[in-house]
Amino acid sequence: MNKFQSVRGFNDVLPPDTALWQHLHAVAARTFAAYGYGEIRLPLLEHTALFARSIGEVTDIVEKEMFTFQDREGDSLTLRPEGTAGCVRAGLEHGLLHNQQQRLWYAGPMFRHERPQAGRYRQFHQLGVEAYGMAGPDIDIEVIALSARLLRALGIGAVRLELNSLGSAQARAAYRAALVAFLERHEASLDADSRRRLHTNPLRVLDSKSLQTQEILHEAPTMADALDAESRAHFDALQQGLQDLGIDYVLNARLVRGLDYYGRTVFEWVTDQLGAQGTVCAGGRYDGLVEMLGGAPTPAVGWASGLERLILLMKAQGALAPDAAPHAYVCVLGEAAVRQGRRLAEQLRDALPGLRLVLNAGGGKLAAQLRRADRSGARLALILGDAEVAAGTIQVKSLRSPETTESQQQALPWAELPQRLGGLLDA
RNA sequence: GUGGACGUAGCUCAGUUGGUUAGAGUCCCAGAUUGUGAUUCUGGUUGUCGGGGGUUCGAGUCCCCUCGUCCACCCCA
Repeated sequence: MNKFQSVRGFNDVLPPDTALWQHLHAVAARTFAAYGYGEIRLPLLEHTALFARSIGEVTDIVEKEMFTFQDREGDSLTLRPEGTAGCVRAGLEHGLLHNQQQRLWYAGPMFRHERPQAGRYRQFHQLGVEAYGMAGPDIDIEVIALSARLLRALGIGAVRLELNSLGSAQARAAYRAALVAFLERHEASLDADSRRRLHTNPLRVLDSKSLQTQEILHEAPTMADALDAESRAHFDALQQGLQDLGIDYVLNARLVRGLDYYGRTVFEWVTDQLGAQGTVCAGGRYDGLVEMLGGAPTPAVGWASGLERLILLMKAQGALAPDAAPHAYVCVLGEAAVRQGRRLAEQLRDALPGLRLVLNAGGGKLAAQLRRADRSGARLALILGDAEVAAGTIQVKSLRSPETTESQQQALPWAELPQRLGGLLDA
């Protein structure tokens, strides 16, 4: 075993998988562009107070999951546990949110000190969108439609959209009080976690997994009944819009987000193919956050998606990345062929942008080189020996089929190589 | 943070109530094949048995600690 190992929960991504990650990023960038969202790149490190203020002082993330440390000047800094806080901070800092609309997206690593599990790591990656300055339900519909299109473009199925409205801040406060009053009457029968949350984050009791607690909750006041008229209308219009677009959803009155800044619309894309970590994309409206961080009151909606979970789902559902195997593999035999092959390979790469060409290195007999060529996934082997160098030709041999014989091999003058290989690029 | 399962070759795994020098398959390398990939055959490389400590004449095997992975809780994307 290695003397050194990676930090717990911080993972490497290796070549077969990196192709899938690149595919994911490419599809996402295309999808965001299709809705006019611009990419924003944000630092990984922020002042600790930003997260404490925006996510909520008493949330689990802030209380026990952040990578927080003091820098050399004694400032308390934190590796970002999510993207929204930094996005709002940057928007305010650069005047992006000053009385205007913005459509932004970001992608990158986030950090939370949780116990690792499949689909949950200490460094994980999210991509997300944030839309600012639009108060109506049409932008909620847009970001959800965008998420639906992204999942579809990635070939991901078997996910369901769950939807809820948390209402206005006032309505939520009133509901919260009613819920606490109800739960206190049943406090003795609640599970231990729910009793603790009753006084810290009572809305989270709603999605407790304790059967007994769920039993009690049947009688509890519901958020839907507590919705204020304006939020009700907003929520109705949102549902109408989703129906117009043919986006299926299920209402989930128990859906509560773990970050304090959400209000009104909240939603999650959920799968049951990833065990306990089934949320693949989640978000909602956070109209109060910009003001809380010192800006003018600014409506905002957004969501974030966990890339590791998307990758896991894509693999589980047999999604394939575009073929990244080389088009051709150059076998070289002898000193003169090695030198000539090197020159030819560079010339071909000049002539054919997009060509994936591997040049054999480290020697080996022809049989060994052909075996490497075959394992590389290349479609053609280009064989160059002293005889070919003298004649100014190269042997072109088809790979990837055991019954191929020498008859499917031809000598080609060097000058005709670009044309021959060019045919592979189109296919 | 809590509870549980598991860590033996690059990969998948076997290894008896504790007993010689730790195995198989695969992969990789070489040869049979004079310059042509599959299959087959032959030979070869690969391990601090996750790490540390203890019990014992003797530990991959038993005990303790520790690190890691996975599952559930918790949390969340």
